[in-house]
Amino acid sequence: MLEPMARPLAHPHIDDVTVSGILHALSDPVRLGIVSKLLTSPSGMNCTQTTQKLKLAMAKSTCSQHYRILREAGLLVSERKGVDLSSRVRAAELDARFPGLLASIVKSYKKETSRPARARAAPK
Amino acid sequence: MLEPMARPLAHPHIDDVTVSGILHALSDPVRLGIVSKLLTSPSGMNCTQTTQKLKLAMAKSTCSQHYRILREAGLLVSERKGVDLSSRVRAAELDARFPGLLASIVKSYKKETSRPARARAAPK
DNA sequence: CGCTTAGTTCGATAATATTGAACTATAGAA
DNA sequence: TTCTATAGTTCAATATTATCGAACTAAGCG
Repeated sequence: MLEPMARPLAHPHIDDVTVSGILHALSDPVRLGIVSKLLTSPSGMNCTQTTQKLKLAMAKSTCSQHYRILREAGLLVSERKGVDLSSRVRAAELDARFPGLLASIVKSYKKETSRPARARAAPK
Repeated sequence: MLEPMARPLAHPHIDDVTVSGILHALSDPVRLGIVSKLLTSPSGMNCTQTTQKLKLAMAKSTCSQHYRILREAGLLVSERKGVDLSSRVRAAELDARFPGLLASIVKSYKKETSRPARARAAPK
C-alpha cells in the first residue's frame, strides 16, 4: 500500500513572494515575534515551543494559522521532524530577492521591543 | 464667534508609532503605492491625485480610509491646503525612530514593481 | 447665499481572523 | 499490531476589518 503521504505544505516559489505579502504576514505582532525568534533558532521551532518561548496564550489552531500565513507569504519553510512540524526562516532566499528587507524589519522590531512605545495618554 | 475649527486629524506621536502598525499600513498594495509615490512628491498629494497618478479605480471613501490608516499608523501628516487635504510622509521622523525601515520597504517595493512576480501556474 | 470641489461619515455587505471541538499524523509503549 | 500520547490541521460559528455608494461637512469662488 502506498504511503499515506503527509499533506504537502504550500511553499511559494521565491519569485512569487511579494512585498505586500511579507508586510501583511509580519504586520501581526505575534507573527513578527515568531519570525524574529526563529532567526536565532537555527534548529527551527514548532508551535508549542513558540507559545512557550514567546510567552503567549493562544489556541493551537491560532498558532497553526499564524504559521500557515507565514509559510504562504514565503517567509518560512516547514517540514516534519517526527511528531512535530519544524519551521525556519527562508532568510537567504528572501535576502536575495529583497536585499535587506527582512533584516531591516527585524532590527526595527528589536529596537522597539527593547524599549516599548511610551505610555499612552489614555491607555483605554 | 469661534472658528468652526476643522476636525482635528489624528497624528500619533512618533514614539507611539509601532513596527506592526507600519507594516500593517503598508501591507496593502494601494497604500504602499501611495507612500512610495508621496516620497517623490515633495509638495504632497491628495486623494484625487492619488487615484489619478496610481491609475487606480477606487471609491473616494476607500481612498479616504487608506489615508486615515496611513495617518493613524504614523506614516503621514495631513493638512488642509484650501479645499483639499495634502499629505506627506513623515520620512525624517520615521527614519529617526526606525532607521532604514521605510527606505528598505520602498526599495523592495520598487524592485518588485519594476519586474512583477512571475506568472502563476494557474492565474485563477 | 448658492454652486463646485474635496473628503469624511454612515449603514450594509464582503472578506479575514480567532477559537474550541473534532479529526489526522507520527512515535513509542504494551 | 493495537493502544496512547503528542503535535497540528480542519471545521463551523463568531468577531473584526475592509469596501462601496449615498448622504453629509468643509472651503473657495461667483
